[in-house]
Amino acid sequence: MNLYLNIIIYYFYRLLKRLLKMRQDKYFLPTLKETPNDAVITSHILMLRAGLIRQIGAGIFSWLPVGYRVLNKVMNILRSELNEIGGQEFLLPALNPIELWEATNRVEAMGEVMFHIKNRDGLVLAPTHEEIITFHAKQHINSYKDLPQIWYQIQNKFRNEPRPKGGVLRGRQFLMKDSYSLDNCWEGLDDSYQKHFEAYIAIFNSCGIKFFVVGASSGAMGGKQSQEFMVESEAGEDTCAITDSFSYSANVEVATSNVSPVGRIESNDEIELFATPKAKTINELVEMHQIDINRCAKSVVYMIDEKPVLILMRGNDELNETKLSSFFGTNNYRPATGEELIINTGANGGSIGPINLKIKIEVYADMLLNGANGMVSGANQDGYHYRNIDLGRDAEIKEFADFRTVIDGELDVKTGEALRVVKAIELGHIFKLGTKYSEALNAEFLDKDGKRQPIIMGSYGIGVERVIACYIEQNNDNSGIIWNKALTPFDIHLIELPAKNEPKVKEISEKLYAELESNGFDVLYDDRDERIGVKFNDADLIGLPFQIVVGAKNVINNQIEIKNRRTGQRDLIDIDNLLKYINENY
RNA sequence: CGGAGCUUGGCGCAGCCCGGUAGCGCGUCUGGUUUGGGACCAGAAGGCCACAGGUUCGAAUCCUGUAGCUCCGACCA
Repeated sequence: MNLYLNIIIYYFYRLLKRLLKMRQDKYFLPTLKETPNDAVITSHILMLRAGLIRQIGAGIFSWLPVGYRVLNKVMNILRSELNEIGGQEFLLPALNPIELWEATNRVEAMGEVMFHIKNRDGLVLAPTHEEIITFHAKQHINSYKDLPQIWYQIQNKFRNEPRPKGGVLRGRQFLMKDSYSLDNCWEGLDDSYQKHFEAYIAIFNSCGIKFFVVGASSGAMGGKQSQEFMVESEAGEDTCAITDSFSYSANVEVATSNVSPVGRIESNDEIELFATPKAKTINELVEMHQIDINRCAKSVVYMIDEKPVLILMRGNDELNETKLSSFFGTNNYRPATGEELIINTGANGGSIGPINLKIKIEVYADMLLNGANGMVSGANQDGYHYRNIDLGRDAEIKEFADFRTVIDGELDVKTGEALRVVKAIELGHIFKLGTKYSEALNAEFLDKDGKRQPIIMGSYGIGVERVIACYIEQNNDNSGIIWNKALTPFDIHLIELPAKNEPKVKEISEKLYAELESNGFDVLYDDRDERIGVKFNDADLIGLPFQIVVGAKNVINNQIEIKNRRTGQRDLIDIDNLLKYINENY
């Protein structure tokens, strides 16, 4: 009997303690009436104003209690979906021995991005965790029977970004959910990759974020396949080409569109030199000499691994450096300097072309120019151009490839839908790594035939803070944030209006607070001694799904008002119907 | 790393050009009046004007340097 009593007292005490906690009078929730001077983008402004975060330095943030509650919600969604695909959660150290990074050559590859510890040689702050994961795999994965594995963690990453921006969108310290798949065959990798693909879709859907997936350039990470989960936003740093139905979506780094090749014209006259003394740009050339812009080929000289290469493009097209980089398989590229132009071609910018080059440098051309004739291009002699060029006949083109950047309004190759070129925030990235790290660190297993094989790996990341920033970018109005059930820091904002002459207001508020909490709702109870304007504006700014307003006007009729933050709708209901109402409408 | 701007009580800003050791709004504290959409009255606390050096009788203000922050660009597994 005594025991039961103790248990009852214990739970009562626990509930009481909990009820004391989320009273706004003492809850640390500093809201700002004015827009902080440093914030530019909506999500950053609202996160500061609604008391989610505070900035410590460029790209360094503290998460305040309300913000941390949201962060925890996101992390729990991540955990739940990753556990669903068999993920096992780790916590790996941010402090890493540099040897591991030297083994994979990434000290150099990361360069300035990696933080180095100054007063302790040999330690760095990890910007990602492929090395550590591979280290553990090497230690303990010995047999094909140990595979597959999916290992993940949610942990702080450190990157010395040259330019942090957009608040939490690009930080120097940030939370990342990073997972890694370990497989004993390539089909296994495909499977692990697909599992992550589906988990990511489930995660972003659960969070209520509108997103799209693009194929991405695998860059210098040495992988096979890679996709990015993107959110359209003016604050984004990536540029993507998408159709409205998302039937097509790609990073402009790889995007293509339905543009007809330049093709051939009937007359096929001999190549002819002509003077163009004042035409320095394609537009001037077109204007001064009445040339069809589609018949102009512009030449761009790049130094690829310090070797000059001439790229021929349609006059009005723009070269895409990422396509260039992946075509040549190097990150070491740059436009040639003015001096290098003269040395290699014999002319200054504006008069360069594929024919009559001073030094025989390699010439590549965009696919659209394949087979074209009747073209105009620089003559590698200042102030002169050639006309009637037949690229097949007159120029030596080593290879035709896709080098151009797609333009807003062009059509999708497959569906013919119009492409929009939009800015986007990268929320997640999934990546088939292959064996780059397992080979470098000798993480091998014995296959069925007893042969040593490198583990086949994938890596998968989600920027946790970005999830919140993206959500807010998509869910706000002039008054503040609009939370959904999945991410909201509290379910209900219980607002007790000032009422000196009506003790029932306080009484009912307390009663509802206890009742809602004991029914499993997280309640933020605004028991502050503030004017209603302050309370309502703060509530809208913080943006919990429901505001329950307890005021003298209505409690005397045993009623309260409920405001739906998203729709703005207010309902007057009987106090006794509150739980029913919430359960039906939440 | 290139370009632009900023740094003055907790927050948002004025003062700087034309030197004379700081002011406004919000917030905070005390008392009072108010209370269904950021109240009002009275009083108060709080700043060596980013830092260092220089010019000057005297510097928030002029000059030089440094740092931090923001934006644009470059960069971004």
